[in-house]
Amino acid sequence: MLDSKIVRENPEAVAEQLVKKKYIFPVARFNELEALRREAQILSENLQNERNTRSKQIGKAKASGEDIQPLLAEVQNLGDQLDEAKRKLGEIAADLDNILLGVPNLPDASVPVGDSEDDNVEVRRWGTPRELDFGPLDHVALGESNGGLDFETAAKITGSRFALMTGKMARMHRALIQFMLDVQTSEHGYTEAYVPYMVNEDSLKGTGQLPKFGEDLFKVPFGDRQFYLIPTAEVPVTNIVRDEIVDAAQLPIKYTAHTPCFRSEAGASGKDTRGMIRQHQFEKVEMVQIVEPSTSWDTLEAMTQHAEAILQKLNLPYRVVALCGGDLGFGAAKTYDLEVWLPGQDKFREISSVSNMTDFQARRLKARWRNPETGKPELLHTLNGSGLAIGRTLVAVLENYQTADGRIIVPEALLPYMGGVTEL
RNA sequence: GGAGGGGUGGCUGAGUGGUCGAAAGCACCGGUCUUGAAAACCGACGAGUCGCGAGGCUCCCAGGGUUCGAAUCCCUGCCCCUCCGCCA
Repeated sequence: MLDSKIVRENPEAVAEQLVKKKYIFPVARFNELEALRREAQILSENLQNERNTRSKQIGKAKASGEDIQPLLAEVQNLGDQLDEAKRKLGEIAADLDNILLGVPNLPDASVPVGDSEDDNVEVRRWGTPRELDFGPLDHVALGESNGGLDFETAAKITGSRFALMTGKMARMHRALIQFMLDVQTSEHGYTEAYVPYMVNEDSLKGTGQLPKFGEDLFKVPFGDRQFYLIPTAEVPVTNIVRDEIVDAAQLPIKYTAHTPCFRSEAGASGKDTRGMIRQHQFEKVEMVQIVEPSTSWDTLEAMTQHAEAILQKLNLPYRVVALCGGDLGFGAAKTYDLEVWLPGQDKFREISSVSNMTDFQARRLKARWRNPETGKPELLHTLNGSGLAIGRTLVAVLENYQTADGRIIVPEALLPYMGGVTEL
């Protein structure tokens, strides 16, 4: 959520910045509602003030043994007037809230202009794709010939967009998780977290998935309530600081967590239907940092490098791109994507996304720190990034480490986790 | 699943339906003292929001209700604790 004060003071400027993000902010509607709100709020608060004053008078009169009947008569209609004023204000406030909850974060000035992923800007490249003197297979074909990766059986068990892994394949999948967690905790200073895989509505509102993107989530009815399967560990981990005022000495807070992620992929029918690129259920090692605002931009760069470190250790060629405004997520002020080279597809594919959400989530979460300089609670900045997506990393390993005769060589960095297995 | 007890400021913890946004303690902050620190003492000290301002409004888990007036009474929900039962 944006700062309503800033929006109120200069709605045109806000609207202009949001153009970059392909979002049309309803300035006229907002101004109109804002004027109504102001009027209704002043009326309502004046009535409340009057009620409070009168009630105190009655209290005093009663204490000194006076007759309070005349006083009671005076306040007779006040209650109804107040109810009506509050009802009106509530309606207007709800409308305003609806608008504000649906407004995306403002993009940073450094975010490239553009409509789609085609307009993203490459920042740097690392590694050189291997020269494969044979026609490289994609991971689906490799999984089939090699065994261990089976989409058909998964479809029988559940449906499309699920995967079944067995044997060495499953082991390497697990090895990737362990490897990534170890790197992030022991080399980059993150604290490992185990979190719930189902969350409540408040948590999803806090990180911005609700109210706008409910159709992307799997819902789990529970009694007369509803839980949701997490679409990313960002949700439970970032919500650790919801409604908290953290001590300056505790910052930065750095968590990494491995979780499954569940996405309905509602808007993606027909996209990436082959293989493990886009699944309803996938594993991810996530990094989350909660920082004081002045450091969040440096943190974004550092976290991007924390994700890059994984690819470098696995010796997988990749590039870093800065997302353009049109491709930027709802809550992000700026995002770097890591795209890994996939020989089987002959292109770079997204494998990690690292974002600075600035105070956008913090405002929704009421996540604050006590600034020693002011002594006041102030909003934190939140960042998150994949470090990395496991399924897609497995795909990258399969395709980059394949041999002419269809074997997969286990990357050196994974050997300690493979229990003696050196190839698939 | 059954029976009880609770949810109050950063933390602990008082609170009779009426100057209670809330005692007290701790922590934090400022000061005195000190070469410096500690201790002691003094002072300040919840959050949000509206208003140009004076100042107002809201918040004692959440949502309803009773009342002129609710932290306090009633209902519902959520969460925590204790005991019993069941259980990976």
